[in-house]
Amino acid sequence: MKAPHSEDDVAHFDLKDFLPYLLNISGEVTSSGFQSSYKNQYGMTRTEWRVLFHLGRYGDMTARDICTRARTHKTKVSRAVSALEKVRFLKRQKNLDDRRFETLCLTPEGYKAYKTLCGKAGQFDRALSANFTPQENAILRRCLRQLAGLP
Amino acid sequence: MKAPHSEDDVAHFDLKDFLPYLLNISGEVTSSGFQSSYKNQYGMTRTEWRVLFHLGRYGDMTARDICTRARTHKTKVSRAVSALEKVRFLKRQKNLDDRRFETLCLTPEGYKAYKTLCGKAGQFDRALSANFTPQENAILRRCLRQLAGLP
DNA sequence: CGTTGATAGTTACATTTTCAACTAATACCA
DNA sequence: TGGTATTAGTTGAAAATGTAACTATCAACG
Repeated sequence: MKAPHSEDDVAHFDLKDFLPYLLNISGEVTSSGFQSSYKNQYGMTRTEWRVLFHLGRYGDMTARDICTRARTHKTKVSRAVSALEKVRFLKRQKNLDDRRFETLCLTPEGYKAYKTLCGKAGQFDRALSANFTPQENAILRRCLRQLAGLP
Repeated sequence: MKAPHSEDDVAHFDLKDFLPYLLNISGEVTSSGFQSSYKNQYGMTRTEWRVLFHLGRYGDMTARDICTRARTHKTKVSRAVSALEKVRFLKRQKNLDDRRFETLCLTPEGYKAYKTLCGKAGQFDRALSANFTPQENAILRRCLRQLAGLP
């Protein structure tokens, strides 16, 4: 017979080793650091940034594709797409075979913004990675991808 | 002379290796998984959960201490404290030497909730950690703490 | 066909978070 | 002492997010 929570858990649990907590804080700290790049210059939100980078890096795709690849809810993506469309960073193109889909493609201005931010992102990531050895960097990223359920 | 963004960045940058992105997604995925524990049973938000766990694990402290330790903005903490006070999970105690401070302490009910959630958190973290070797787990946590700016 | 069910995406509403301005108390320092 | 700057914490309005219900389109199957 086991108690619903053992005293051991209370004695041994430590917040500073709890993965969801650590991931959230480190994610928040690093993302806020990078955020100024796109927020100040383009007034973009984090989700808009994600959509822009998916299209810039991986080419045209539907909103649903972005949802799946970025593990992001469709309402967030839907609003980000509308916002990016309003500032003419992307265009929608209805699929004629199946008109539920619309393919999203960056405009030249959208792609230009992507390129600019790409440089900043690369710089930012190199600075973060400089804290760790190549082996640590590899393990870190592999673990994170697995936790996120990414390929 | 260097261009503001080199073509190399555009060619080589990959979203799925970008740390802020990976941290955010993995943080969101794992936290959403654990969230049901405290949300369903106690109707707590993520920030309220954090405050509860700081007090439960590390003992009485001020809101400012929680802000510093959890790298969380004071307005978030302030509102979480009010909410936890309303359901009588904690009490405030004005410091008489410096009356700007108030020390926060869990009530017996608050501590009971902490103990219950502690068990679930321990279980949840063990399940996540089971995906990795002890060495990977150690490296992962050390890297995350450093990125988060935690001791 | 026509009904049922699934899927892509949007919208309305509630909750949360952010940002800036605010109060109250203390520290600093001439 | 008195004025200015800091610090702890709160609050209101705006922005972002989450949840659920919605439209529109297509698929499957009688």
